[in-house]
Amino acid sequence: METQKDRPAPTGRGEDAVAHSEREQAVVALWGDLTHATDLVRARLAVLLEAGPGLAPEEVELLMVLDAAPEKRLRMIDVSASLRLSKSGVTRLVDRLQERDLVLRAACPSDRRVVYAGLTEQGSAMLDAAAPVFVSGLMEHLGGRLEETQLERLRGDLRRIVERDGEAGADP
Amino acid sequence: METQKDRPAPTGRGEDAVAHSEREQAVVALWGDLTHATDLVRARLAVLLEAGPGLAPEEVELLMVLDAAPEKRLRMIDVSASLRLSKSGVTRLVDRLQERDLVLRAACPSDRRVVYAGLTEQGSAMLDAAAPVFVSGLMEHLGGRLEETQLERLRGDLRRIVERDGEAGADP
DNA sequence: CGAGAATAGTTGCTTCTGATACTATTCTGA
DNA sequence: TCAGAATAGTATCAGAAGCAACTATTCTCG
Repeated sequence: METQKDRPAPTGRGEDAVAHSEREQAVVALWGDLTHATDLVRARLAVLLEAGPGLAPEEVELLMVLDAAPEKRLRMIDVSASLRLSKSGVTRLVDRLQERDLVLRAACPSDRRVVYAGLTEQGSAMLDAAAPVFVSGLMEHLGGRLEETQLERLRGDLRRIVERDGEAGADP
Repeated sequence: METQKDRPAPTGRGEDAVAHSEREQAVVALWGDLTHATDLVRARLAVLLEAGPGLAPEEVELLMVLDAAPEKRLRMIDVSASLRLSKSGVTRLVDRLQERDLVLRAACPSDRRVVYAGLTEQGSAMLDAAAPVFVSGLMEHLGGRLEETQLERLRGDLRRIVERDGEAGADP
């Protein structure tokens, strides 16, 4: 349980070699909390989704983005952007779900470079089973004790962090 | 450059047809923002640390927790808890840095099951070089535009998420 | 038009991770 | 005391990720 990475005990001497100003210390601590929370929630989701629908979180997220897309399908490259996964990562993620007939690949007539990843009937059914687990897992472990206002505030702060940075290619 | 007749229009991250109540939608969106922010900052840190000190973020974090520890050393199992990495993950992380003489292993006299991971001179020097990069990277990409109060609020909210969940074994 | 840049996807390769199994200690309590 | 549970660490193995290289297509503009 979080041995000590907090509080290097600022007893006068500031030669910590690591955290300098108070603000810097706070930001480092914030980073720790951010990753800790994310890791923890993701781990909880993984367990729930594995036990129930037998899917990994990213797999459910793929089904979710496809389901939300215009014609229940997205170009591979857009999946890549949505899930923030490299192009090759998407190729293999889709491979895996395609083998289970949850997702299909389809050619794009107007641009033959493009491959669509689309939701199958079974994928849709699987999503119906998985989404409640996913959502209730989030309610349980993430949204649980947060007030409505805290929640919105938190979102706002996080979006600010994201938006201040432009873009970056995961796979140039 | 627009011959768009067939541009599926990249979806940001669809959470629709899946999330039910408004609160649930908000929580799912929060999860998206949380992972997005974390992914983005981690990627930025990775680039900076790779370019400069030639270390990965977890490697710097290892050096940091060791530096902050009582005698600049920690039991492997405590490293595991601090970095939230599996036991085997820690074994190999320490292996890697030990090969570069940044970290050493030491036996514990009073409990022969225990192995300490400790900071070497070189590890300490490396940390002196890496910590500023790490910290300024965080200031730049994470703490940048956050007000002091926002920052503390954010930390509080994140800690609340973490603390409401008891324990979990990363490696049973 | 047509050469070269840009875009979309896949594949090969390397690296890192967790789960599991195994060894070696230490602790527990009948 | 001593058998069995618990704890610490490592080794092996399979899974998943990213990068770089490659193919195929489309776009740009000279």
